[in-house]
Amino acid sequence: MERTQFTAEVIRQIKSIPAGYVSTYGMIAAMAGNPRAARQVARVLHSCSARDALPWYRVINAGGNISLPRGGGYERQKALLQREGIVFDETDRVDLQRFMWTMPA
DNA sequence: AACCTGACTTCGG
DNA sequence: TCCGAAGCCAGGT
Repeated sequence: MERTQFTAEVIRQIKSIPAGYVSTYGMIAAMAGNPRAARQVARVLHSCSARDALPWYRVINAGGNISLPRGGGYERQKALLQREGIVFDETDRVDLQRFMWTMPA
């Protein structure tokens, strides 16, 4: 697998998300240098999460929701996040204002 | 090299 | 606030 500088940076960013926080595909893409490549982040996630021991479950979409389908990993991801203290509201959404991780100054 | 695809995002109705 | 359509990009085929 070839890893572009972008991909390598995406991996680094994902690894930097601390427990108890989440980030979005778009945010990671932006931090990796390409705000438009959110979809690539998803690709990196499902292809390198195991190999690079990435905390894949800390990545959700811009709407504060888990992007995996019910029965297709959704429950697992939600459980992992709740285990770290992330709170889901009645519509299974996460309060990004409160849990989204942002690079420290 | 061209075409297809997706764990996304954004905008308009 | 919710739904659909269009845009965007790197990788895989």
